[in-house]
Amino acid sequence: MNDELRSRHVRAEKPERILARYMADRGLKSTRQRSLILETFFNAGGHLNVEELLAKVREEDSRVSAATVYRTMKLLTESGIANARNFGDGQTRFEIAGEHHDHLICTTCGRIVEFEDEGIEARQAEIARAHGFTLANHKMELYGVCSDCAR
Amino acid sequence: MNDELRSRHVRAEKPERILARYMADRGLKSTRQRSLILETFFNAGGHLNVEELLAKVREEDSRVSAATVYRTMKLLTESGIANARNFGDGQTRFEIAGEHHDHLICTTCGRIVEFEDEGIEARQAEIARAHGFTLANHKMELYGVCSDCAR
DNA sequence: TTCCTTGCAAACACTTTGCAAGGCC
DNA sequence: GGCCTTGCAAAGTGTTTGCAAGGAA
Repeated sequence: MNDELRSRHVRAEKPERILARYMADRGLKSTRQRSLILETFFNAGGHLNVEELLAKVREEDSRVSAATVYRTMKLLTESGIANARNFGDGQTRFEIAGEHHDHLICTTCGRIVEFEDEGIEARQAEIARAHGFTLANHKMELYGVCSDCAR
Repeated sequence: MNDELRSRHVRAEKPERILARYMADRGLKSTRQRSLILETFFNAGGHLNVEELLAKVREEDSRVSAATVYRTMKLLTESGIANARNFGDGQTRFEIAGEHHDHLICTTCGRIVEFEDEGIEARQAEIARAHGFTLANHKMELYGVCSDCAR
């Protein structure tokens, strides 16, 4: 038994390999920019919008354009490596697929706390089944005021 | 005991009255357009984006502008009569506040099924409390393929 | 009569796309 | 070398805002 089996969501392959195969399958190419964006995204642990991701990417290579970040994140989303999310602020944020978790968001300071609850996930699956749906994924966000802001 | 107590979420006042008081409190005025938009929104049962709402409003008064619909929905949201939601399609949808429910969305045909689950709601409250949050509201969306599309 | 509201069009913010130059295989 | 990818700038979304004319109180 290897280490990867310990995580709740087993990741069979490294993202670089998933992306490489995805691209190879359709004649797409691996480039410096794409690798840099992928690496930057993972190093940050996801949860970035394009503006933030672009800023970090430009610390390494200041000539990368926003269009390339948009195009690359679209690629990562299509290949199943990232998920696009959007909270209410009009910007798309990306998270690492397979590390899905739900969010508790402070409406005062904007702090985001991540959590997972197996009980809820199980119930979601039941609900979907009861309505004849084959569940693919879900989003859950709880909005409230955190303890710091409540003072 | 009156009829209103039968619904799970008690609505203390009619939306028109809430809006009237909200506007009166800050010197805003009741207009033909605002009343029409409010009425159209409720008749449709919420779940509309601006484009759809505008189309319905224009069936009654073709001279109403999109800007007015945006401004009015902002008013309804601020006054607590409506909630803004956004699913992944880049457009804001509005729902009737107090009729909150969660959604099951077919990723193939776009069908939206509403549901409510007390078990999940209770668990959400516990999770928020465990993290020191005072929960105000939540969003939950389950994405999958409905039985019709699965065929 | 006083402000608030409206419709229009221009402005906006985020994202996508067309194109010519550059780069991977 | 062929074709994909890039950066740039322009075009597209959905939404917001400034302004002069119109309307509620």
